[in-house]
Formats: sequence, structure tokens, C-alpha cells
Amino acid sequence: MNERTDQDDRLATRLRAHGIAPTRQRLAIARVLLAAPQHLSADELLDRVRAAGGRVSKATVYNTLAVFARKGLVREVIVDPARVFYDSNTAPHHHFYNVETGELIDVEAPDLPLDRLPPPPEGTVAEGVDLVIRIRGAARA
Amino acid sequence: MNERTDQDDRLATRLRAHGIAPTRQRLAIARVLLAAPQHLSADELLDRVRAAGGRVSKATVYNTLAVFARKGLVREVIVDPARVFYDSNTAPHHHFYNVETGELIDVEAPDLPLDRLPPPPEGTVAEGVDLVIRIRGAARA
DNA sequence: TTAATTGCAAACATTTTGCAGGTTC
DNA sequence: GAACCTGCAAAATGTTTGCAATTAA
Repeated sequence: MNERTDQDDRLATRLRAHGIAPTRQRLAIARVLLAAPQHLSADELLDRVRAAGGRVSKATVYNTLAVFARKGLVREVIVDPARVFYDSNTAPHHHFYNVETGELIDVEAPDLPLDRLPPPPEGTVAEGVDLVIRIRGAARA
Repeated sequence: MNERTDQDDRLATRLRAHGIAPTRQRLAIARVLLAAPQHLSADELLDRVRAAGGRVSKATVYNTLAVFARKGLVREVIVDPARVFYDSNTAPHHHFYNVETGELIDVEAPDLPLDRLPPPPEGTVAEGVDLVIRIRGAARA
């Protein structure tokens, strides 16, 4: 059981580094969500955490995701009115969103010359840039 | 009452040009939404249509907005998980979204060199590009 | 021990749906 | 008169909230 403990230690450290107290539930959620770059909705995440043996309530998943997002550990992706996606890839990048399948695909940011964006209106500050390319079709391999 | 009739005729023509049958309710909705470039949610639109004397049900507003969007008469803007905005400006452009006030502001598209976007994955076709600059702060004049 | 976190169920808000009645061409 | 449109109310969905019990530091 040392591997798992080591990994959890790393995760706990990472949470603390973001000012998040590493509780049992938050670790269970982080273990799933931060395992790899991916896009999950709250409900999907709840399913996966439970499938992995985690005991978490729905409310806690929503709470936790909001905390993670606020602390910059994950990124909210708003592309579908039906649900919010949480992206464990916090590096600057953009997305393809398949409106037919609901699939989200990362796009490398460097491809895009977004360095000279228009300046925000007076009195406001830019907080982030979201670029979404909506696509459709079956992305068969 | 000729002015209003003339304007309605123009709107009706515009709807027909998009393959939309110009019913009483759709005209009432179009009159409000297409009067100027603006961003309205379904509920806001319902209020305004009724304030203007239009008799429309909530269901019809949702139906109509979906039809307008599908036919390209308006554009859906997904920036807030809580509600969909409908943008009567169909020219290519982007948005500032004030996460504090919920305000949407148009950004001229030409400012952005989005001509060389990454190609969509095989088997899919790009349908549109949404660029949102999230801002915060009170945009006082 | 003191504040923070969790879980449950009820509450919410927006949007969708079923279907009867109207309207349009 | 056949197809389309509308309205109402009920349902569906994802998310939030209130509050008592639990846990973390």
C-alpha cells in the first residue's frame, strides 16, 4: 500500500499548495480527476470516484469542484448549457467541442496568436480567455 | 399604424428568408430581439415581449429561440451555466463576459487573427468559433 | 476545541415535453 | 384538411442550500 500512500501524499501536498485542506473526500476526487488531463462533469466524476471505491456525496463533489476551480487546481469549461466540465489541464489551451457527441478535445494554445487581444473595458480586468471551436461529425479513428 | 406594419412586413420577409413561418408570436419575439444588436436570455426576452404587449407563452419563447438559432437568425452564446444568451448580432464577432455582472459585450472579430485555426479532427467539420474573454470589475463609464 | 467539511434531502432555476386546441396555407 | 404552431402544466436536469453530524488541525 505504499504506492497509493505516496501518491496521496503528493496529491495532499498539491492541494495544500493551493490552499485546500486535503480531506478524505477531496483526495478521492483529486485522485480521479487529477490522474490525467481530462474533462469531466460533476456527475461523471461522482460515478468514477464511487466506482473507484470512494465514498462521497453529490453535494461534496459539487462543493469540491467549485473549490478546486476557485483555487486554480482545475478549470471550468462552459460549452454546454446542460453541464459544466472540469478540465484537469490547467496549462493555457483551447478546445474542440463536438456538439454531436459532447466530446471535448484539447487544442494546444501556442497555435493561436492570442497575445494581442483587445483590451478589456475600463474598470475591468481580464480573467481568462476561452476559445472553443464547435465541431460536428463522428470522429472515427 | 403603418410604420409598425411596414416594419413587421420587413421582419416577416426576413423570417421567411430564413425558412421560418412568420407567426404572430414569432413576429412579436423578433420585434424585440432583432430590434438591435443585443444579448438576451429566454426569460428576459419573455418579459420584454410581454412588456411590449406581446402574448406569448414561455414554451413558445424557448421553441422560437431554438428555431431562430437553428436557422441562423440569432446566435446562441454559452458563457454562463445558468442560462443561454441569444445574440441578435450574427456577424462574426466575439465577447467579453463580465463574470460579476453577467454582462455580455461584443468584440469586433477583425481584431483577432483567427484565420489559421487548427484543423478539426478527421471526420468532423468546424461549425463555429466562440471566443470569450472573461472579465471582472465594475465597468463604470 | 474550534473551525471547516460532509451528507442528506429538499429546494431551485432553467429548459423540455406531452398533448389538446388553434392557426395557416 | 394536413401540417405546423401555441399554451399550459407537469416533468426533467443539473446545481445549490440548510442544517445536523463528522472530521481536521
